[in-house]
Amino acid sequence: MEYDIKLYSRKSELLKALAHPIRLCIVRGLLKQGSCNVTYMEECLNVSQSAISQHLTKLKTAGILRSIRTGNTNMYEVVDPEAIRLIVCLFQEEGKEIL
Amino acid sequence: MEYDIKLYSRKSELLKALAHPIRLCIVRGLLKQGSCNVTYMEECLNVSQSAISQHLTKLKTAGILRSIRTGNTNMYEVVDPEAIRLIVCLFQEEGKEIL
DNA sequence: CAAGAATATTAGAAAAACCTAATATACTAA
DNA sequence: TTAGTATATTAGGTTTTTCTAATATTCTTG
Repeated sequence: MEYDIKLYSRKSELLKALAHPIRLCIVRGLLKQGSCNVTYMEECLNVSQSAISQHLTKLKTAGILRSIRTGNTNMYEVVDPEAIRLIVCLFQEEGKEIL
Repeated sequence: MEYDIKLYSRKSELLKALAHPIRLCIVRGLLKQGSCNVTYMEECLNVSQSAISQHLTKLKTAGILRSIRTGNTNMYEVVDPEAIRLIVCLFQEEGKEIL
């Protein structure tokens, strides 16, 4: 049982960034619909604006999302292929379609 | 973006249980070698006995591991197929072997 | 039985995560 | 310029996580 601290820390950071129901829903939702702005998520998930924004910041800091500003609104999208793979894996149930 | 709280909470519980470098190492190590006792992990990972035991308890509570007592020692093994799938996915790098 | 080995449990401190409330920033439009 | 809209940031309280130190439990063996 080899303990490569760097490797396991890196991987667990990714898991930790995703390990929250709201963040999970955001990332999966973004994967399904490509991109999305903050207000939409806020209404959809029924979570306060500040909370959503903080979750988005956390996902962005982890390198999972990036944001593109167009005028007044900020669109987010998933950019980390490892996170995508993980989400797909996490939600693929035997015998059901992916995503 | 549909927020099925139960679904996302359940999935994020799984992620959270795995989202720690030591726990990740334990689970992956167990997958590689089938099963293992506590003292071995302790020496291998250079973590205190109590800490290891508490991580194991957390993994067991999450349904990821189970333990089998033989005499004085407790062998642990991975039993949750979803966790296995996830770990395999997390550590498969393009062009490298699985696990 | 007494001692030792393997493991679990508990208590408590320190750190991290998470939420709300308030405020700040940046852009748009009247 | 003034409001309004969309989003980010900050502060602070609460809860959760994680670790250490101490103790408890179970089994084995002399």
